[in-house]
Amino acid sequence: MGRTADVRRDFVELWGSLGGYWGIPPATARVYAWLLSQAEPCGAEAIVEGLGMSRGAVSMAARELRDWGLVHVERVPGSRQALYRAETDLEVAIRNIVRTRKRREWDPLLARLRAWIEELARERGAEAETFRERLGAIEALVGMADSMADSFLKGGMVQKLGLKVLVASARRQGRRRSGP
Amino acid sequence: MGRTADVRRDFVELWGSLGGYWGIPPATARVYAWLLSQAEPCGAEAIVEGLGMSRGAVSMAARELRDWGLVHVERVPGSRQALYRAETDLEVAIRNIVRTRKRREWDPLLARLRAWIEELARERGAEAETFRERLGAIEALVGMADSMADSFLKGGMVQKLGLKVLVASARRQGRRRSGP
DNA sequence: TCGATATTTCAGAAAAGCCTGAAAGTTCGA
DNA sequence: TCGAACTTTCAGGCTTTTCTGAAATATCGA
Repeated sequence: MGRTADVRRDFVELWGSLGGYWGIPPATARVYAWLLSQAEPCGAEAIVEGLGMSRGAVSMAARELRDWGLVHVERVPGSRQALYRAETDLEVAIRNIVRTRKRREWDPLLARLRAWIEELARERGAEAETFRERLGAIEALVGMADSMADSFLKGGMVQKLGLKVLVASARRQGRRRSGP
Repeated sequence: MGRTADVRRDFVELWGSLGGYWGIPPATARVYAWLLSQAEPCGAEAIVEGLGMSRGAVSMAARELRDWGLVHVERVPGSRQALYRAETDLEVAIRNIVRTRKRREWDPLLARLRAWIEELARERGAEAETFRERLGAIEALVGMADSMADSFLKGGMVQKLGLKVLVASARRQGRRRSGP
């Protein structure tokens, strides 16, 4: 049991620091890692104690994770308490992350790129021409990423990438290793 | 000419703020955007004036961009000056970004995930079991991303994704739009 | 090797972003 | 509707990250 707690602590810490690479605040990533390590849904109080953070931070982290679709809130009948449960279907989790990032990053970028290209097309001179060509290449790339994301969000990409197969196979492997 | 400068300013600003989503400091992203907007390689002094940042910041941004393989430094014979040129082949740029992120993020994560899974496999109890299964699913996913990245780094992915075709087509489109 | 011209480094300032904690808001049973 | 239990909000403090500017270092021609 001590080892499980050790692994949990290390996992929470690493996951939290990795969040930085993905624009996710440390506390938010830590809460997600913590929930992933729990077999049962947890109340806010358990998270506060387990991670040593404030009540407010837990609430904000939970809200953000809900926005990302990575955590579900369950309300217990006969109580005012909310229980938080991590989304463990990674296919769903990734789909939600892709959707959110697409909306936050690519969609606005794409719109502005197109406007700028139009504007530069009206200019004369080698400088404007070169600049416009480069923006055009970026636009094409982002546009491609955008349609790949669309395709993935529709579920068409999953089979191509073999995601389901791999994840399922990992689950089997894990079960086998653990023994009876 | 005024419009070109306007577009440049807006592009630099947006690119700089978008950098945050990718773990790239604003000043670094701004320098890259600036260089993309210039037809010719630029000296440090031009960047300092164009972006209104300090000499030291330009030097640090240039170093980081070089690490990412996004900027090349050219030394002019008969002078001590360094000229900075943006990598405009997006295939190369993305390859470099993927390689760097893989090394910084996935490789360490994968190693630790495997160690944790081993450790949890020795534990008994439903809690450890569930936790281990979830880590196993994450490991499978990261492992898949890792091998996709490897495949992309070897160049095999480019055709599959049609990247080259799309980028080239965008260039043609851009040229057509601009007229003679 | 020297001096002139550039670049790089880095300690400290500035900015940005995150978390805390208390107050306000919400929900539920009675 | 009321009070208790719980959650959410947000201004302010704090940590982390980023930028500045001057000193140190490097490079080139002579």
